[in-house]
Amino acid sequence: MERKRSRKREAILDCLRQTDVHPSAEWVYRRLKPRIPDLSLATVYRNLALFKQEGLICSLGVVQGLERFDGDTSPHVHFICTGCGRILDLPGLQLPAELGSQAVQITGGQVTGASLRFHGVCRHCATPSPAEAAG
Amino acid sequence: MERKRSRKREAILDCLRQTDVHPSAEWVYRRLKPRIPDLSLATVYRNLALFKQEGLICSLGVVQGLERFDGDTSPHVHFICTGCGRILDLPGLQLPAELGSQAVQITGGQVTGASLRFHGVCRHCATPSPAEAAG
DNA sequence: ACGCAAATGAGAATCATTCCTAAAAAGAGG
DNA sequence: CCTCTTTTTAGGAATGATTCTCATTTGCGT
Repeated sequence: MERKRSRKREAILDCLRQTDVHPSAEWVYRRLKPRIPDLSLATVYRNLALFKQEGLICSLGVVQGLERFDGDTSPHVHFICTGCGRILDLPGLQLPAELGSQAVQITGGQVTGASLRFHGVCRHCATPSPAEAAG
Repeated sequence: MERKRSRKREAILDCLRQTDVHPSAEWVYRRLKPRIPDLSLATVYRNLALFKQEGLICSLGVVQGLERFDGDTSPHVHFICTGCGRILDLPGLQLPAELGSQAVQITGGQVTGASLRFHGVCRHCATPSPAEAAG
């Protein structure tokens, strides 16, 4: 059961690590397709699932119907725009460690991670575009 | 565009408010079906979407392929078991208010809500069942 | 009771994701 | 470079949760 390093597999991981848009599988596929014409969407899905399982990336859950991924596995807070679905990093914000230990006590099980996210309308969606303002 | 109060619609909302399992649409359907034999799954989906939009309930996102809902809209923290998909409330835990105001500053947009969730393995899944232990 | 707007049932349609399988590529060894 | 074995992939079919459609029913003001 050794892992092989295929060109496509590495391209998918690199793609995720080189962007900050927290993309969906489809986004990764569309970005790589021009450079790798015989790439299959199934391969993207397959490898994203694999990376997630290995902890190389993490899933941010389903936003507007599409599962979104993050190549940055360090703990950080996200902001999710309910208008356009953009996901922004909120670096610098830190979750108090005591919350985690309290969670452990309450559940009596094992806590493996936490996720804090804010929802709202991003700058881009809050500002009406010229076209909309004119309409 | 008036809202009417149908028996089924109210049953769906009551169902959500009377349970703490943070159910999926299917779960609500199966629970109500015996009492309301001509209930349609589409009606459950339709009304859940409506309640969510009106702020009467909130969505906890997709867990193991199913969207999960919460009839308790007061802000509270959740624990999600990666084993069985159970969602538990962690009452008492409070998110520092300063985090929210920091988020507003960073994004420059409007923040309408926050969600904090812990992931892990619940007591039930952490303890092997007799059957599994014997196998 | 009457009439209209809103709500529903049942099944079809949608669409992201997963599965299947024959073919291609990667690595080990000579 | 060639062969052998194992892993990976393409691509299209299958899956399954959710949404849509539209004919029918229900709720409610008059």
